[in-house]
Amino acid sequence: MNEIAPLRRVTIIDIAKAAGVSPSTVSLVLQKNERISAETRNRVEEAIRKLGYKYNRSAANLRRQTSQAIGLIINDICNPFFAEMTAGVQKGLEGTEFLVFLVETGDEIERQSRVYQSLEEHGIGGLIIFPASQTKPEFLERIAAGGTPICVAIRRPPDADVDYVGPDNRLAGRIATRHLIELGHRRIAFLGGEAKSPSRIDRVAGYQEALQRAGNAFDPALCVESRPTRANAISDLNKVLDLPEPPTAAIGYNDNVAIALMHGLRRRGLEPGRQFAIVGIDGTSEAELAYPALTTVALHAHETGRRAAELVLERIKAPGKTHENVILRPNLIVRASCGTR
Amino acid sequence: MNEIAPLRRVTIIDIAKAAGVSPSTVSLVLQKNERISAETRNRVEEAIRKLGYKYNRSAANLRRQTSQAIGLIINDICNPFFAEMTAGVQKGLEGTEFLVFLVETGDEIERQSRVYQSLEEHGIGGLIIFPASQTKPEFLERIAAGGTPICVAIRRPPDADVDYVGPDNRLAGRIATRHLIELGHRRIAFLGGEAKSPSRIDRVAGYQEALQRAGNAFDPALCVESRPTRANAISDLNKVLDLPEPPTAAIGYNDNVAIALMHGLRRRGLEPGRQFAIVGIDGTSEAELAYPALTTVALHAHETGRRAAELVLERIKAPGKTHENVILRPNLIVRASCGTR
DNA sequence: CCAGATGAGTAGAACGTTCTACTAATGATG
DNA sequence: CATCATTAGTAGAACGTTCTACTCATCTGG
Repeated sequence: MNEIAPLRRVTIIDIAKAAGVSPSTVSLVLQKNERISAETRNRVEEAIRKLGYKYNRSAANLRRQTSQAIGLIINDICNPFFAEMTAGVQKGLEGTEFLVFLVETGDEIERQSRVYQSLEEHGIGGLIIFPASQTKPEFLERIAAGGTPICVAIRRPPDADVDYVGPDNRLAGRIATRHLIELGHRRIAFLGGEAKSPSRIDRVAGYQEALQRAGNAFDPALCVESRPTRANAISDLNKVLDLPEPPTAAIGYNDNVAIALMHGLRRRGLEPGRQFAIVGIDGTSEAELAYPALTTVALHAHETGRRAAELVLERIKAPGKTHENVILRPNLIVRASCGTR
Repeated sequence: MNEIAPLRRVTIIDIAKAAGVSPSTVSLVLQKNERISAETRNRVEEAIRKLGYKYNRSAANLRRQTSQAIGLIINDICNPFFAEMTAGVQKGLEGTEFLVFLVETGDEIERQSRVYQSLEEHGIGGLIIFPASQTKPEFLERIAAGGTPICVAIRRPPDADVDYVGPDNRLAGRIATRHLIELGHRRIAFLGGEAKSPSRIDRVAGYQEALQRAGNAFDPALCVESRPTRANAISDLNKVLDLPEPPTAAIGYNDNVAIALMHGLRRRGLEPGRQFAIVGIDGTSEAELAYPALTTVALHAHETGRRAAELVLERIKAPGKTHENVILRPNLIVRASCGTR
């Protein structure tokens, strides 16, 4: 109640004095070392409570040459996929003493090195990174070589030897396509995403694969690339709808694109889910709010974050262990955007 | 290229040796102190580059009794409003050496004290907090009294004397209501949000105010409260639609509720934007993706974060300055959910 | 009764900075 | 030429922990 704010921070030494022991003993108590008798432990804990002691983790970190902070580098927190992944990271860290330093790159590589530098200065015990677009594998490997436990997420560096967790994009493409084929569609477009983006390459590969398996020819005219913005999605859609033989269904590169496609359809007087089928890829909760509710392939953003956190934690414990490669299996969430049958 | 990873971290002392100066001098160079001659400065900077020195901010923080980390306590990062606010905080911190420790409370008060404790242990130079539901003003005041620069966001503590930035909820309610009145609606519902939530109280007050100014009677039956979930929104809607004299328009407590209301309308065979008008409150980007695109009152989440960061930064510089109270003026974004006229 | 093992705790040097109070050298002033 | 400023840099004690290598007791077995 009426505690007086101490002028000087209360330290382990104050506790030691109050409890009549040495600072070393207090430290051992804090670490729950069992070498200390129950009696002394109680005395120390009593003093801790009484003096309102607060553990100074940065002093400990300095001494131990570690840090109980995890750096989390992502593209953009406003993107629901990354927001969910971030929540997953927090979940994976729950119950530990780790806290996350969140930084955004805006997918700019120079900004990425700046923020990484800043993380290093602040001191991090581990790093989870969604690498910005043109990130060189060496950048990631140098971090790992420098001794920082690192886990790369979502964007697989071509062959950097680091822990990784991400989705099976090819399978995601296949699942989306197969679903549409099973619904009876023959002309299926794949819209949005940049041609050079590895995840798009994989998704498109899966799309082609599913087409092929169904004995369905791949038509390059139905596969159009663009930066995944709303406006681009709509113009991509118009492109394929103006074809002599237009598609009856489309896969959006991601949920955002897919939702924009539904808007674009309506502008052309086509009702999504009735006259045209749309499926997205991502599976963030925004897909559920769309109208019609978006059928999508879930990439498990939350789980990705959770696993990434676990991998980093494991590597902090055992820096020498062999690198893990966690590929999350996507799965289809059927809602209303391909019709209800 | 072929740098050898140093076994021991390279410190200010190594630099001092390499440059033939004292550690103090190196420190002064790092701080850009002008007492050091250009010549020595160059020698030191040369050595820094050569040895690949990395500044250890936690050692500095320990010595200086500060921290260059800002704690950011929010409810849930997956909520687009908080995601945008978080991005705003990052924006406000840009160009400084501060990094943000992001933590979520899930709106649980015990979790809030746990994470705050953890932030304290890790060491923070300032705190931005969206207080969990039942937070007592004393909790916030105690933090401020403890010397931590704090800025409260969105949820105004009844009368805690701390920096604050948040929206004018009453005005938001008034704006939404006035818009509907101007469109000719007379029976307007206010749906969702918990009765005891201060922001709902204010929004409803604004709603009543606008009604009154228009000479329009307030009908308690049209104002229904519930936890702002999708399912609740829909059942709230059904409640008012089943009234003998049903409304022709509704204000959702927030965008999420409003979007759910549109789904609910369609289940009743009513087309939002044509047979019934909906307006939301929040103005996050998800409102734009909804169909029909949601007319909403923007509460400026990004700006809130940015201003909060600025306030904290200012208070770090001048701990004694008088507390600021920044109230952001909401504004209407007209889209399609109230019809296009 | 002694050697050694075990138990409970401590001294004190780190960790990498910063910062106050110094010093030594040079320059200006009367 | 003594005195005082100014300039450019330094010594060394902090900051709050941790952890290795001790020190005493007390216990155990032969």
